[in-house]
Amino acid sequence: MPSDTSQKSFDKLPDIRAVAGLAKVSIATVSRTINGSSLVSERLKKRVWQAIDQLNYLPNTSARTLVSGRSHLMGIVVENITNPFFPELIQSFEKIAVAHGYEILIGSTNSDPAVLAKCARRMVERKVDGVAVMTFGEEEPVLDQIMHRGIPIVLAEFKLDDPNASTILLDYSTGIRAAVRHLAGLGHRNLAFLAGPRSLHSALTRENDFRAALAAAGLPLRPEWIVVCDHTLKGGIAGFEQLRRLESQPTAIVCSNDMTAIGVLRAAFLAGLRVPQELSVVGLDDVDFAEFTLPPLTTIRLSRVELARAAFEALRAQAEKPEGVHAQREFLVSTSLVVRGSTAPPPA
Amino acid sequence: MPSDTSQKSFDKLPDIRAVAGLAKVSIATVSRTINGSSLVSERLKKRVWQAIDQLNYLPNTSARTLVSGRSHLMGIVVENITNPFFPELIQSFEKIAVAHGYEILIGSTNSDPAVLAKCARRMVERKVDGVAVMTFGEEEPVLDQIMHRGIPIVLAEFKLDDPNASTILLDYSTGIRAAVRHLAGLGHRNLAFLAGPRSLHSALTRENDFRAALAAAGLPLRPEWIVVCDHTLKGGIAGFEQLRRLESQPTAIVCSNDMTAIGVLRAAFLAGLRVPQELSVVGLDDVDFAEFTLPPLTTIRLSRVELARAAFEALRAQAEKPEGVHAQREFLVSTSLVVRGSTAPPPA
DNA sequence: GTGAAAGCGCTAACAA
DNA sequence: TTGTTAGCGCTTTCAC
Repeated sequence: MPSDTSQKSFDKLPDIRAVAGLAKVSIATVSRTINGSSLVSERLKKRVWQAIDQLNYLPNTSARTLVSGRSHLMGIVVENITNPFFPELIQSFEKIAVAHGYEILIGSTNSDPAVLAKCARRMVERKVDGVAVMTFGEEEPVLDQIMHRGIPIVLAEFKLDDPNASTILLDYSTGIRAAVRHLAGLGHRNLAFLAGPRSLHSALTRENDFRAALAAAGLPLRPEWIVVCDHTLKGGIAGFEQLRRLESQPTAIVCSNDMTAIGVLRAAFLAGLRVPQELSVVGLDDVDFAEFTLPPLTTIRLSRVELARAAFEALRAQAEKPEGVHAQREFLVSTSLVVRGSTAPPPA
Repeated sequence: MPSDTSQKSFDKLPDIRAVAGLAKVSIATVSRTINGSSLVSERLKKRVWQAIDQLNYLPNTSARTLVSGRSHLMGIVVENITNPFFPELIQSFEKIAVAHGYEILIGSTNSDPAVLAKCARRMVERKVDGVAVMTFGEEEPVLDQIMHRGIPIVLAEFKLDDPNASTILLDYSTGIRAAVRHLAGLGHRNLAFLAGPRSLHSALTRENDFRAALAAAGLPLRPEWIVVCDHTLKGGIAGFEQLRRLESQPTAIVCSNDMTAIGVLRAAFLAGLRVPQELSVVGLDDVDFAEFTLPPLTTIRLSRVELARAAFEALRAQAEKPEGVHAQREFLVSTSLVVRGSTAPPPA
């Protein structure tokens, strides 16, 4: 028997040529078939798929990317892995990407510009079809590196004046107002706010939205009840303690994120203050384990799924748009209140 | 001015040829310089780097992969994203990979063989340099697809008889014995165990190790105190309730994983049973938020960092070993007890 | 509809 | 040490 058409040749993985040979067509036809081109007759299509199955052929992505310029890879850059919000965001992004035939490349910056630069570099080298920059206000000129190469980009809470940059706006206001209304409805009139770092754009927005919500609800604002924390558990504990040293005490605390709220839960527990009977606590994010705290955390949900979806869609719209079209867009992701067990009427 | 050597040509991204041209060397010299080959004189090296900087050149990974066969991509396949253990494992794996100049490709199977098959396919198409299969006992023949193509593979708790498959053994026993000893030292004699699904290899091992630890500590084993759950929060709640219906009650519950333990914490709270004063609870995994529960969970730590490191090292050892060397190995990842607030002496 | 052939950007074998 | 050159496996004109 001649040594050519055996389906399990041991010295080489099957390539497009092997498939073409077995199916007795040209490699162009194989390529067309794989890529769903309509200009292949049913007869040949069938032969080709048969050969592909028989040889257990898988196309080589590198070769495809090299010639087509499209990698079917989407990058996502986040900041602080310590905050569970980000892993959750990545998971969502990955799931959506895979469902659309893409893979993802992850970059974590740890707020270090040098690391961000390396991330950007890796993304460009791998020829990603788009990059979602989810660092919430720590964007750097490094991003030029990406945009100058014509790679679509999507930012959270940050507008870039570039034809292939899109933006996702986050509507914290809706959720924060709902929280304040919820608390007011419960009978609270004395609300404190544990803010995030002032350097973070999103933190500042949340704080301002809280002030506005307070005003809208006709509730008084005590300057000393706004405490700047750092979005960490420890920060929440520190913020709580700072609040406790004050003469007059709030009956409810709204936090700029869930980690802070969890810190408050912890500190209140240690201080012998019962939540929600003696103190109501509200978080923001609704990280997965917000429902696992004791009591389960009432919080303002910022859906990772929605955010990830918006980011991916923005990128895909740009990546798959015909040449020259400016698909730049703005997306809006909203927030909503999730009432659980950490809020209740204030003590009589 | 002639239109050639400007550093910002607008119609095309710089390629290796452009660099060679600017540096007045051959493309081979550029390639050698980038790849750190020692056979380039300092003089030329310098010129090349200068040109690279000037042009802002970044090598094209697809081309590199295509010709070298190495992608510098590592795959990691996990199962249930619902369990926080896995995102955490992925994070660790990613961090280690990036530190070594690799990127990662994520696959989540949701215990669906068809999805696993798709994952395997994607990994092969992208020409990953190795795959870590962290599904803990749900391995499938699909993996042959990967191994037959000569791609290194590493499994958790599962030995594969293949020259490029490595295994990571998990020593649950050490941690579980420590937990039982800890409880016994506190004065507990009546320990229950909320097991994981019997179909899961790791769950079975944990259960058996618990039985052995009990025997080693000279503690009695009541068959009805071993309750099969499913490694979820809800499962933990159900398991706790099943236990409560028994006539005689344990004073401590060891759980097959943290999610189960958190379910117990929740159920105990709702039942008005105080932890740890009236009931001690121990988890297993030490997921990140185990320290955020109230009370903070005493648990047996299975380090994601260590596991990820072992997996990555196994893969890298195989991928970078010279041709023909069998680098197949076994790694051992141990467990240890982390004492927090959910354990205390039993009620008098 | 189908096939032949020209590269995509790079590495590595071989020459010099 | 440095340069020349032949592909890596595929997509995509361009003919037929």
